[in-house]
Amino acid sequence: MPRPLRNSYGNAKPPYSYISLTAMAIQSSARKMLSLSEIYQFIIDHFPFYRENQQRWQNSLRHNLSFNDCFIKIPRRPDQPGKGSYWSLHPDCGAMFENGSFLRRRKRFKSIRKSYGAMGKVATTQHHHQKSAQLQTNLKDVDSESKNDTSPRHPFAIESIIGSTEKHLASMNSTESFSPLPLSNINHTMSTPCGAYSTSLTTNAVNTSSLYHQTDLWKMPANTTYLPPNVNLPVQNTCTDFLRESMYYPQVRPSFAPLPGNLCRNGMLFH
DNA sequence: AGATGTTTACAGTGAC
DNA sequence: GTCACTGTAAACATCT
Repeated sequence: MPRPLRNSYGNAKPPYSYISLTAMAIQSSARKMLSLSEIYQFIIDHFPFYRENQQRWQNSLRHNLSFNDCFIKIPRRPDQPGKGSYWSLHPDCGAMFENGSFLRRRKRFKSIRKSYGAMGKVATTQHHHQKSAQLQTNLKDVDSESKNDTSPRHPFAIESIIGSTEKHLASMNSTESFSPLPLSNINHTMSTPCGAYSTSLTTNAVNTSSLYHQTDLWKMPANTTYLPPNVNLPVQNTCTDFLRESMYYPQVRPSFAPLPGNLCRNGMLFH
């Protein structure tokens, strides 16, 4: 039986960014993906601060979901009616945070495919300038990090976040008290939250089709070959009893359709 | 209509 | 001072 998340913030604003809060919510779910309203509910349930001014922070949260590549959108299946899509975490977004602290990210996560796609666009806004600069950094980082990256790739478990933050705040001599859950390090293999996305990342097709966005998969050539959907990526992860039972593979079964035979109205694939 | 998602803009903050 | 990240607001489009 999962233990409820404990926190000691009361009505004070938690020291977590919306990205961290959203990642916590997603990671705490059994299928590693949540609808927008479920993300809202998780935050409200666990952090009383966010029971106020909901319109304000929910707008910010939606902005973060759309703007940050670490979040990926998964369309609903036709037999799962409801508003909006599901949101999950990009499989490669684990190394975003500095020294495991979730108070501030080390750098903005940028998906490789989107990055390549963005190269052809003219940067006109401040964000675009930032993205272009980040792109150059990321493109340089891709190779070195893939060769020499020993950091956990999925650090978004709640207790991982809170535990890391506890260390961070302790180092800052914070007077805020934490009640972190006990940590236990477990090495295991974890598949990615979004099979469709991760699988596409692991196919040779991506190497030659890096410009394709998730929602553009239907544009891939009909002879594109895909690896089986349950491609497991070896990662180290830290989890507790709270998440252990849900730490493994999501029940999302991706389906790939080289031809647009099962497109949603918005051009996304059913899974 | 209301919820959801995208985009632009800008100010604040911390690290370097 | 610059850069990167974050939070907020707002306009707009799309979907249920």
